[in-house]
Amino acid sequence: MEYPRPLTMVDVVLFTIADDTLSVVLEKRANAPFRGRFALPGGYIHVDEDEDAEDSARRVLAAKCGVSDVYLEQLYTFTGRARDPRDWSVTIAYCAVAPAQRVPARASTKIVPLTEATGLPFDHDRILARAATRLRDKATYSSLPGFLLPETFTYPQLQRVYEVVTGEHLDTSSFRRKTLELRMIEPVSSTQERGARGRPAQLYRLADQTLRAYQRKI
Amino acid sequence: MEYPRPLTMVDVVLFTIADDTLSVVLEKRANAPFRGRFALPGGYIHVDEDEDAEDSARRVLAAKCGVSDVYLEQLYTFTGRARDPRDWSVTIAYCAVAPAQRVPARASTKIVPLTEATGLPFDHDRILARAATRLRDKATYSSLPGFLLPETFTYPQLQRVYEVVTGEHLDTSSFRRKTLELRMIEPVSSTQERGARGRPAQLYRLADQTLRAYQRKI
DNA sequence: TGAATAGTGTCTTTAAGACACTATTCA
DNA sequence: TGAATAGTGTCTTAAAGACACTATTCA
Repeated sequence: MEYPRPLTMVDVVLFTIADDTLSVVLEKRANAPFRGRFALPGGYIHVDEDEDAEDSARRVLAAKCGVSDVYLEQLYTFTGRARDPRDWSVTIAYCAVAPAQRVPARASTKIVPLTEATGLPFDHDRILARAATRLRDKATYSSLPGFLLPETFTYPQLQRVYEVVTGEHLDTSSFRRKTLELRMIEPVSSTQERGARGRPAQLYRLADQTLRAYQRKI
Repeated sequence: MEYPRPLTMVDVVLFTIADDTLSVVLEKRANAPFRGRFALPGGYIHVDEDEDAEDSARRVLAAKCGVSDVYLEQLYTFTGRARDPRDWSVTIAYCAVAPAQRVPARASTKIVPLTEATGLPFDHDRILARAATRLRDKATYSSLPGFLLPETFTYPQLQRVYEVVTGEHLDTSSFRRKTLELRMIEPVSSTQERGARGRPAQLYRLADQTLRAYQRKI
């Protein structure tokens, strides 16, 4: 026996760092409901062209934000009768992370500081809050914030990104010790940054395109 | 513009401990596909009666396993064209944890050791694997395994549950120190277990019906 | 040389692990 | 009293934090 099927969508929380501030990409809605309002980029699952929902999320990210090949992980699935005025709905939310350079400027999108992304339509405030918690949480035990940086970066840049995401000051020495222990980054051979004031820094890249995380024991 | 909607379901991985072994509840499928085979308990979302998908999961758990008021958390959403022969499908998987006493014996269900729950239909092996990873992971930094025990329990029982879930031997002294630090349990006033050999143990209960977890810092 | 930023060494503090010890019950 | 199980104290080891120090560049 079959049942009426709920609306099924994906929504993406795309984080980036703009002006040293943790920010999120919003999209101006082209359709009802909430036409003209800014919301999380999202869209229907296209069963004819998407192999799975992660495919849908990547398609949405490419179509609506011009962003591809970024770190993407499933966040949570938000469901219920009340969250969308059209119908009982399911949205599979994804969390994406990209360096600002990879997010093109577009008329239909804007990059806003996380703290200013409130009052969004649907339950997007809740989705965003959960995504922010996930990101901050993973910043304390994984390499996730590293995906906010371009291909190569310096240690001070990496540390700064962790500080921006967690909102806390980190000690240089301890930070290096722990990232070394995780082996999350590797030096890019014999390349240094030049031209700035002070001693030029060694460049690094992420050791892995997947996440590195600590294990904790009870 | 609307798109054809995928099939939308929930599946539940219900963990329990039977004979000192981490086990999972399977249900004999009453309908096609895979009629007669054992699989994870699951079912369609009923948009007319369920407020949200967690509601659906609790309804499924009550209807198919006779289990209610248990710890339940969303695990992951499995999607795609290939995972169900009927259609492009979405299943929101939940992870549930209950003491064996609360899982009634039924003709249509069976409790099997986790290690023997393989070769399940659909992608249920994958779902189960992810659930097991989640449970074992949370056993290292949260009170989750505590929900495998009845209302009140002793310290040795609690430690045993953690050992069964993680598969590792734990030191009594360290275990007590850490659970104290988390403040996850509290003594039940002036009640002791009696009758067994040896010194009777103090009874405890979980301090909280929600999860308690450590924070680690990078 | 000194301002600026990068990077290291080391002492202190805190948490984890190991393990021997004491405590309370029953037969 | 001794077997059995519950529960504690304490020494050792490892990880985290704090912070002063050295290093390399440019003007």
